Amino acid sequence: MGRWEPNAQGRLAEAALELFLERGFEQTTVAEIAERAGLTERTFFRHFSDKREVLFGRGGGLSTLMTDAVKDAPPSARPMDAVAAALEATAVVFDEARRPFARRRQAVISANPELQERELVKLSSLVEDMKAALHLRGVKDPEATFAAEAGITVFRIAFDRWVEESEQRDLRRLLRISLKDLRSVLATS
Amino acid sequence: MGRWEPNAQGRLAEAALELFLERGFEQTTVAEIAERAGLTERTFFRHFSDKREVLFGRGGGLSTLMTDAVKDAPPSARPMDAVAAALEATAVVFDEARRPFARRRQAVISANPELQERELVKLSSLVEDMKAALHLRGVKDPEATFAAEAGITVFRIAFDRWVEESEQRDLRRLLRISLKDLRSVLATS
DNA sequence: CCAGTGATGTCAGTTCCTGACGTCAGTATA
DNA sequence: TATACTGACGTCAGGAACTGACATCACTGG
Repeated sequence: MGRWEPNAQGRLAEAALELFLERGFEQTTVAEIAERAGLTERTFFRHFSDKREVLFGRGGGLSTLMTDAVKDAPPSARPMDAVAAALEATAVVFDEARRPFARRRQAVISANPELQERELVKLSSLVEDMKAALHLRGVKDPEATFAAEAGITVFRIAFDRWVEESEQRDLRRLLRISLKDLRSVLATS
Repeated sequence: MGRWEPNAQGRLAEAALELFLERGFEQTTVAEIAERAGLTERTFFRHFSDKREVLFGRGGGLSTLMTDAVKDAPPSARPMDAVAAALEATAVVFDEARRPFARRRQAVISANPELQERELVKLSSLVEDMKAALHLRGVKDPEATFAAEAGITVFRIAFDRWVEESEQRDLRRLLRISLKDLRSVLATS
């Protein structure tokens, strides 16, 4: 047995989510989160750069998933095809089992503007990563920029629907529908 | 002559922009901004909800401009045509004379993640307003959502280019090019 | 002339976040 | 085995962003 209980970061994240659901984000102090996790406030800030970040720490994997899919798309694929592949790749992670957790998390975020702010930043950095992946395929700007932007827009809207829908609905399905909707709105008659 | 110097809010905004350019956003305290404007820290927070907001206070007009244009678009206009009209409407405000100010402001924002965060929020609320304006035209979701999202994406990218371009280039022109580019990326072969 | 209003000032307090430093089990190395 | 090193955590002090409560006092309407 080590000197401390294992998985400090996970305990902090779990304690935070619980408290945010119980009394709200602003009504929860970092000291309280740390206390519930059996740690101190200072240690919290060693694991998370700020109070909001405790809800977003796991977000890094999504970027890898998407950029890998872009990289692995066949050379013949046009930019938006590669982006579509990236979207499909995310659907693997967000399966039905994941939904309850996603729902709890989104409930906290939608209840607080500061957290929505941080979510926008995360999505924006997904755009940057996707753009970079497209550049590696030889796609130039502004094509890469718009393809990446369009892709993340589709992801965001499909994901929102996936989280809130009461009926069970595959994320992959929602992604395809959303991409089709976006294309349709932008189609020149 | 009034009891106080007039235009406290404007003095605070100007003092803030100056100081942010001189030493950076983080290296500037609210107390320093207030002092340069001849006021106190407490008064700063009466005019701006937080330190970042001092750079974004003037953003409200843009929303009105866009939503009015959506409202006034001919009934025959399809959703994306109404959005295009909204984009054109913004170009009136950002003329060549406005560019130096916009450039100073963007310089401060691009140098600081916290400020970029706030800018994303402002753009996101523009999306919401545009979406609402489209709903008033009878456009349903998800069409309204995607049209609004696409419109703000185009605005953001065209605006960025307008700010950074060295050559003089009309914002209206850049908006049209960007919309065309987005359409082209999303076109089904 | 006088009560009311509103923009500002003053003061005290909470919370977020940071830097400096101490502690101590586990681990590597001589 | 002795000794130094490392890494995760704790302790303490403090800066800066905000907030609530209350005071001030030129101006304004009656």
